[in-house]
Amino acid sequence: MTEPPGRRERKKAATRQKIADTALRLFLERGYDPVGIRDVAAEADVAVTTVFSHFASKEALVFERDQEFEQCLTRAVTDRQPHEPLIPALHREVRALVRHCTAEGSAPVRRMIEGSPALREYEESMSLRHAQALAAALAADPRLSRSATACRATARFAIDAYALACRADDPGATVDEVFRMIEAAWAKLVSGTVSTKPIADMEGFA
Amino acid sequence: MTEPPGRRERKKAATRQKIADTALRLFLERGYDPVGIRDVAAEADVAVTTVFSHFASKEALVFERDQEFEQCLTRAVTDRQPHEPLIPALHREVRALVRHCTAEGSAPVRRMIEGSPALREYEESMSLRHAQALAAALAADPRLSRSATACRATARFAIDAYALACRADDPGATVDEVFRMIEAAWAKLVSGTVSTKPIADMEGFA
DNA sequence: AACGTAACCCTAACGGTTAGTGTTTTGCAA
DNA sequence: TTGCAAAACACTAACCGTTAGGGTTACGTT
Repeated sequence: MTEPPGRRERKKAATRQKIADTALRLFLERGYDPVGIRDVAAEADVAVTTVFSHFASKEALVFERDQEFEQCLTRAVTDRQPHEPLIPALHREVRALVRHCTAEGSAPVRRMIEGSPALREYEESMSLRHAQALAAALAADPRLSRSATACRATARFAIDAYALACRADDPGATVDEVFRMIEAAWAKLVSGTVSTKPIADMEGFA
Repeated sequence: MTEPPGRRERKKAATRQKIADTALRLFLERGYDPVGIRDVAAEADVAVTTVFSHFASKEALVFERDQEFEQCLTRAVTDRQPHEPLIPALHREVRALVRHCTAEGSAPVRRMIEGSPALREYEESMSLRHAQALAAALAADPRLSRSATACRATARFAIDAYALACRADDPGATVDEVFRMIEAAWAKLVSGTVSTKPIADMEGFA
């Protein structure tokens, strides 16, 4: 899966990584705003246009693992055990993602993000995409019979839990507390008032 | 409250309004991206720097009523009847705000927002601020005894309800459905299990 | 070996945003 | 009324992220 399929793609990946590493290093050394794209390109020894062929924007240089994050989240739903209820699986994955984000080495990066309005804004818009992807995964799961609205709301709530926990004093406790709320919200709609599909529901029969 | 307190402030407000009106008109006529700040300034007969002295960014020209929105939200919490429960009051206000946003004349504006990534991103970052203001209002209410985490989560959930409903096919039904979930989530924590700080300590939330 | 193309480079520009500086208008008091 | 400080505004020039245009190199394939 992560094997070298060819020199060209390996070189491309190497260039991308070099740019990302260089950018993060410069950002942490001198701050996000003071470092320009032209600085990053020069230090990584590539052209400015090359930077933008690998990353959609300056902010994207900081959130390099964006897609990975989204995949973790959706896979936690689609790849869970056949009869495992949704919320605990989601809870576990979000807890893991929060731990990863609040780990030892991540502190300076978080501080940098919180210190830059542009980065905070970008992170918010990423959250929206993640919530949409998660909502799609929920809506596509045949084991769940909730309305599209319930899926979208739950997806957003889960992302909220992640965002709140990343900034909280006690990330672990925050995730747990918010997911207790999400559990209640999700359970609320289990037996009716769903004006659409009346299909069976495996929830709680694990 | 909205009376003329002086000529200077009236003129300033007039300039601001003229800029906002001109901008919105041009955006709707020719589209958001094709119209530049220099176009807006020229058409409103002011200097570019004047535009930016009234509005923090090009996107802010579209969301002129930002602060009003936030005040409506927080006031729905702080100014509700002495013994009225929180969630119904919040529910009612969000429903009203959604109606306002999905009203007849607002359709072209919404279409414009959805059509521009920059505007969507900006709207998301506004949501973050609104959620923080609402969370602060919840945490400051002596009638509620929930943890800071519960307040922050509930605030985000309410904003989620608004955002989802604005884009939904049936805005009214969406608000009601999501608030049924929020009610359950809020009730869940009513009688204890608050392992951390009781009420105070909202530092860092302007 | 030869070809198509992906990755890369360079230059120049566009558009949002800001700094610096100067001018007019307004509110307030002497 | 007059004088003055501050606010509001104007103008120029620039900064910086981002993209278009047009070329060059190096890889994969045949």
